[in-house]
Amino acid sequence: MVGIEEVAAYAGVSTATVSRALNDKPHVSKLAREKVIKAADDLGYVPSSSAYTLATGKTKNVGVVVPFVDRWFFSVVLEGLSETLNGRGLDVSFYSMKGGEGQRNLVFNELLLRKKVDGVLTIAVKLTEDELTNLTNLRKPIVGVGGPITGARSLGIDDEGAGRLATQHLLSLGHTEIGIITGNPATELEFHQPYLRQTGYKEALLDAGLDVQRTWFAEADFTIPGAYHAAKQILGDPRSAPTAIFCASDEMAFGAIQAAKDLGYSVPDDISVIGMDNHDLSGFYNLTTIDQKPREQAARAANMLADLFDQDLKDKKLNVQEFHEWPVELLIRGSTSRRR
Amino acid sequence: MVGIEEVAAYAGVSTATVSRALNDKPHVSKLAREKVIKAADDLGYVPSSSAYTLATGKTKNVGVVVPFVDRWFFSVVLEGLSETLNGRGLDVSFYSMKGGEGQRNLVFNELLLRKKVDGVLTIAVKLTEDELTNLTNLRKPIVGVGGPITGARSLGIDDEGAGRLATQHLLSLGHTEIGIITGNPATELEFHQPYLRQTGYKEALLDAGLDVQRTWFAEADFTIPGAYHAAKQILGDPRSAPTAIFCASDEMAFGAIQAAKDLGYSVPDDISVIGMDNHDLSGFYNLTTIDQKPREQAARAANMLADLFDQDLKDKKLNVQEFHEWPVELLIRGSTSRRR
DNA sequence: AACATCCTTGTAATCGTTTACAGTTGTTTT
DNA sequence: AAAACAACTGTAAACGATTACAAGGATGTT
Repeated sequence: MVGIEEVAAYAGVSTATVSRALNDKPHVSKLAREKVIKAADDLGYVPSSSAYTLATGKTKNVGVVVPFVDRWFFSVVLEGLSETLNGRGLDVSFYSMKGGEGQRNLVFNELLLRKKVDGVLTIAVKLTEDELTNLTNLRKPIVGVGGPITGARSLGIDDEGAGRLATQHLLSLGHTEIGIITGNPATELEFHQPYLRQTGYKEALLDAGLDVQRTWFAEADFTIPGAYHAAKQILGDPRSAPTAIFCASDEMAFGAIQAAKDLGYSVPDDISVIGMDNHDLSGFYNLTTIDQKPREQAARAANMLADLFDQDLKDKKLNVQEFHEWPVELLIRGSTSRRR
Repeated sequence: MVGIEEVAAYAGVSTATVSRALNDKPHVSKLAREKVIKAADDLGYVPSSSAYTLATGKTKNVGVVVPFVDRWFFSVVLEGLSETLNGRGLDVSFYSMKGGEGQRNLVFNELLLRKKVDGVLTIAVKLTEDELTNLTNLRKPIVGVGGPITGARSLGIDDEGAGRLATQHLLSLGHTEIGIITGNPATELEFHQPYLRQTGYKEALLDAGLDVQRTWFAEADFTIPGAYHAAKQILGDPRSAPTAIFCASDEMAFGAIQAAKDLGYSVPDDISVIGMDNHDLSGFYNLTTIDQKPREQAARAANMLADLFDQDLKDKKLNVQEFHEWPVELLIRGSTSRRR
């Protein structure tokens, strides 16, 4: 296996010059630089990243932590992070916590601490205090996407505001009996999205002088089937069925639309449905929704973290709490209409 | 930052003993081992993986290459790989080729060659000859999931057989006019699944003495909307509509079912639909399908690769072509029934 | 021509582990 | 009691880069 010594010998210079030439450092003559590049090329030299890391302390790796990846939002964000990071010369170490508490401990208390990453990006994960201090002690910057993180930089939308906006859209169409299908705050992720979106919904109703009815509440698990059953429950009783439903995710909205149709309702003529996410399929299903632009959020978060690497944080505090609110966009399609 | 020297000093032994004790190597007395473990614990020692890698040549990292991750099969396999690998003490470096040819080159000609991984797992990617030899020259074993790889170990189902099985199921129910919706062989992935599944379909029809009609062929892009339009095309003309459709993926089957319903057909009374994958949602949609157990495939592939690391491959050939066929299971649900 | 300055280059220490080898200690055999 | 052997332990040489420091060479100034 050819190392820096071989390149140096082949080019007729020292290893120091090789290193400088190959890393675009100054203090190398044009001639030497060319000789080195040719030598490296001829010999098919590939630097050893572990030696680089040992010498510099930088891994050029970032850990990306995901609760799971088989849901639209997460996979899109993961892809966005990966693309941006690769573009900036960084590799992605992928950690899923699908396995539950045990897996989570493994990831945070072992894998991430093994000095293999320069920093950590989390998607919709709320860090415990221990997890945060452990990483901070190792001088690893953290950036979160998908909601605020106490004690670190993060990025996300205003979930409460988004819930309010969705509800206000329905109100503006004349609906007064509005149901909501949201996640289960107890089990769902480790964030407060379900709760916050629901809070926004309630606020909008109260602001409009409406009473919040218990029967129009349903908790699902952010899946199509979950929302399908929840929607049937809400819409099934003709005496109390609302005329509009706000679903805390597009996938749940798909389930709700299906349920409405199966009950003989027409969407949007009888029932208006608004979702949240702008899922790849929501155009196809003609779903009114709120776009939170996960690809852009991911790019921004990745760049934020990469920028931290470039800065000199020697004396500054490493992980400061700092939430960057991402603007959302209401996307009116055909699943909502004026109340008949 | 505390290193092995500090631990050695604290425990009153040499660094060699610390290393041996912490890595469960023999030739360490019980007493010494205990002292070292306590010292490491007291000091919060975390070994430097780059130093480990430099000394041993092992990274304990595997690169996982995916064409994209926002499709069910890929995300499930990724999760399965990650879980198994983490369980065996290996980290996952994630590389997506979503960005197209440029990104692919970046991944295969730069990122993967940087000596950051001990081996590579690919999901439904067909390697070029160059990509394979480059990796083999660096002594990186490769295992592929989702179809055969020329020149390396791989794992997957018999796509042709699966296509035949699906079609035979429809034939056995008395259907003789059977359509197919498959991927576009030219653009779709870099595998032959669409082509192979279609071949199996044709064989089954010919074996049954039936003629293959051009009108019952449609190519979609493995998405719900794509299959929806394709199915409308096939089913739209009442003079020539088939009574059953085989879709090369469950997601396409969902689209086809939707199209059938929108055209006023009932599934399965008027039209039988069979898919392929056993998608998380196919139970909900009551879809007859073929399960290829991606989680299990992933676990097997990950273990195959990890086993290679444990073996001594010094003189043996590193990447040998070796396809492990994974059995499929026909899952009869409610979307297929006897021809009326 | 002597000197200062700047640019280029090389030498060698450094990063933090693993492990070959040699040395020490203690136990068993003769 | 000496010899042979086993089990443990330590010393120091890798691994392959980066980079502080020293040194050399070319150029310009006086």
